Amino acid sequence: MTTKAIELSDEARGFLKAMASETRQQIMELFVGGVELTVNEVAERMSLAQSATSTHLATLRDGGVLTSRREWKTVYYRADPVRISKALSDLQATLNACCPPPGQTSPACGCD
Amino acid sequence: MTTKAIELSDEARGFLKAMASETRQQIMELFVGGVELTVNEVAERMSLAQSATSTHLATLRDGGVLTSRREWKTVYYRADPVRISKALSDLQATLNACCPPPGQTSPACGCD
DNA sequence: ACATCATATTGTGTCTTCTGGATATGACGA
DNA sequence: TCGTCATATCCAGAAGACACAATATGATGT
Repeated sequence: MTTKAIELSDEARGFLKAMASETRQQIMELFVGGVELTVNEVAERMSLAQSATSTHLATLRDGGVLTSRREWKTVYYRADPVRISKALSDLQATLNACCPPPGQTSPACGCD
Repeated sequence: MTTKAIELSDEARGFLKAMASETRQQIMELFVGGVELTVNEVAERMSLAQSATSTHLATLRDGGVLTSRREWKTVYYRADPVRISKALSDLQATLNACCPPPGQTSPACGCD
């Protein structure tokens, strides 16, 4: 292929946008270990209103960082390892094409 | 040690914040291949005002994505592979601790 | 000292995002 | 059907980000 992965993939863009907020970064820390949490649990631990929490979780889901599972009334959110890995490797691939770390030569661009 | 790298490093945080803007993502694409660019060059190619460009480049530098080199009057910006790699691997380490991809078992958390 | 060039900073208006209160949806239990 | 529970959506106001014009800084050349 002649074209390089110069532009960020949609996954990477969504990931960056979702993770850009400090509040959402803190929210993500609650999901460490694959824990499942409900909206209300996150709201309580973050001292956030239920509406704000719901919005943030939706943003993180849209950004590919969280998945949601509905069980009767309650919705359980948890981290989405597969899509996170995808976004991260896309990011890494693009940025490596942009500026390979020293010692690593990227044939895709004329960095050297 | 029992506690893990749960919180995002400052490098990772700065990186996310800097790269969250669509405009700055596009700016980064100009630096593909390790190219050095001045503020005015970036402003011209992005059709942005000089002041806005200067601010964006400063944000990217503060976020650890760009470095600047001053030569007489002009300042040359270029990608900073070392710090980018650092931020990315921090990100990856933290998120893997949070939610290891399937097939990869993280002893640090009880995800399974 | 003065004019010039490249960049940084300041000020202002605009637009988006964040947040909480109120309301709507959807599903259960009595 | 009515009341509740959990979540989502709508609607303000407050806070922050982004853009440009104008000005400041800092170094060079005459």
